[in-house]
Amino acid sequence: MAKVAGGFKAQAKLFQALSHPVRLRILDILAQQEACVCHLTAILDQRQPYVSQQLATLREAGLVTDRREGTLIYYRLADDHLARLLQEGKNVVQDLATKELAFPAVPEALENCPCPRCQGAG
Amino acid sequence: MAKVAGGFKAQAKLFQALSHPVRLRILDILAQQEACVCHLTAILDQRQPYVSQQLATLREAGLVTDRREGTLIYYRLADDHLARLLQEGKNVVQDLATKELAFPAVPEALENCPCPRCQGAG
DNA sequence: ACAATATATTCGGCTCTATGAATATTCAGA
DNA sequence: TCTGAATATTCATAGAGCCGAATATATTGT
Repeated sequence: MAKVAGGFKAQAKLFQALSHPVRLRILDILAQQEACVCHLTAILDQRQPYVSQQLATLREAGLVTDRREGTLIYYRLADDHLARLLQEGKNVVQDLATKELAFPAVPEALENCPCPRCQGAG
Repeated sequence: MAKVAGGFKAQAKLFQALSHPVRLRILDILAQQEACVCHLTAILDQRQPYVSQQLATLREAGLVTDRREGTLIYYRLADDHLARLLQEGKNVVQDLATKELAFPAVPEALENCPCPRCQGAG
């Protein structure tokens, strides 16, 4: 008794991986552009190991994939539906909120990020 | 340092409320039809206090609203976007899974549910 | 007022998650 | 091979969530 169908368990794990503000911010950035760890670290203004921890969680959940280029590692969303899911999440949250909520835009280039995109070496 | 915008925190709380298989099953049922606690208890084959606990979590997250009719209490989804969010969740999960996942249909009437819909008293 | 039914809440232990700190790995260049 | 830079992992602890058990509340009928 009290069995729960596999689909709901998988869905629960998905939402579990999404139930963290920093991870959501990371996915929000990746929904707009592929980004390396140093880039994410700079945008989020967090310690690098902390960002890597959150990326590991997302990777293990299958939500992001990574690609190495020299010493940099670029992350991107693993699934096309994911961006739509995140957008619907924003919609629901805005519906339920009484006041307008902030979802800051992704900055173009960052001084404190060493990747070529930010340092204009490409 | 390390500030996180309010929108992402709210979104994280939303996904947190969704990160549980039983709660997802409840919402899946409510996405198709309003249902009383006894009905949900019968479908889920769980103890009633347990179901009420999960409903309380959903209520506090603002995802469901309730309506009393005599001694029965009917629950429904609080937001229209929510059903779409759940559907996108299913899509993502199916994408990521290697095998087909099960999302059981909602039964019509239940013998072991005392509500008028199941006992045909309406 | 009492009993019965439907639903909600509280409490406690156990497990899981979050995150700071420290350390390890991988790669490029000299 | 050594060094430095970028990234990943491990560990420990505090805090949050899960859920069984017991109990409380609300409504209806007698």
